[in-house]
Amino acid sequence: MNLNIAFFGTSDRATPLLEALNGDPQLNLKLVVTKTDRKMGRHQKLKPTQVKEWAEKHNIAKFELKNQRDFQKKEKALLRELSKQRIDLIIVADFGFMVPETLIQTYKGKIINVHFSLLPKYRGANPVQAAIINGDKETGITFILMEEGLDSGPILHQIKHPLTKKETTGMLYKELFDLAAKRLPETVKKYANQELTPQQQDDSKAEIYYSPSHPKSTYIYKEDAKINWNETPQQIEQKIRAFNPWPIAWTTLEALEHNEKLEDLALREGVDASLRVKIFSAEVVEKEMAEAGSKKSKLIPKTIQVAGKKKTSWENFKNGYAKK
RNA sequence: CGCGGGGUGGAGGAGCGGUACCUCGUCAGGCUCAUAAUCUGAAGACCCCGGUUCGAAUCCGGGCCCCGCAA
Repeated sequence: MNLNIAFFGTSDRATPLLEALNGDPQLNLKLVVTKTDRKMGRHQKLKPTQVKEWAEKHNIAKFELKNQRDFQKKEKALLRELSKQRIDLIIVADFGFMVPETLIQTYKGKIINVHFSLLPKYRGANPVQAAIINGDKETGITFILMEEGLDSGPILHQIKHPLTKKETTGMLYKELFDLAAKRLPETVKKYANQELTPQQQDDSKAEIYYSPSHPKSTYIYKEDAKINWNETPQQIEQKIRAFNPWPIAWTTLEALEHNEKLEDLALREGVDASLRVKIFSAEVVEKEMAEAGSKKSKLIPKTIQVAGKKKTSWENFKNGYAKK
């Protein structure tokens, strides 16, 4: 058996998958489809995605897309390229684009989507974040066949992964990508040998986590990372982990002052209370209340960063900013 | 050259033309059965190079580094 494979992906964490595909003697990675270079970073420099860099380094043909509209426009060209390369199977992982209909239909049953949740739970673009935000005990990976609906295709293989309630999105993505890379080649080959029977998803159990700021979208937005102090310390802490490494949960200095959810803090005079503060990590602590013997949970930040300053610990931050 | 903020003792911050201050830490000593508690004392700093000035951490020019927005 010898299969020609195309990989659709944009995530910088996708290299383990590329390595796994490329390293299997029965699989020929022939084409990589990814995003065009983007203006990135502090000086708006044009930078290629890591998927593209990897493809160039390994001398594998690449096909670049600027945005969704560009994808529609180039769909025919891509179809030609796919047939020219005699692609048997397409692997899609953390792609960031909706695959156009014609392509899905043309390659029906030949597109495998690597999705980072236990489908039908958390369909959409933010499955990893959603599992952390909801404080789930486990999540995982699902290999599905792509069809028109949003992550709704039949399941080929599913792998569970326990959660420790400590992981950030960045850490969990890495773990899941590594896990996916380990299982991807054999899953692909088994499917090609018809050893796997696709199982329909139970649509009645489907869950989708929508962006609070954009209720029709499953992407994460910067606004979502603004801390809502009406939530419980646990919820806030889960979001802090979910929004790391991007966009990073944030609030303002004035929101920290005399905040019920935190230990009491008064800012020293002269500091600009409107400055933004990023909270990279925090923990929830149960505190005995003075009387009554009741307990109340408090959020204790651990690593924070005031706009324009360096990342620092909560203790150091208090030494500099709190009134004594 | 996308917009903006900043580099002050070991850490985090004030000061923004004229004796360098605060919180934490460190060291010595006191008080303690004892201490991460408390008291007294001490060491230790203005990123680099030029310029303006009687005088610069503070103003100007250049360099290196860090960060927020934006993606």
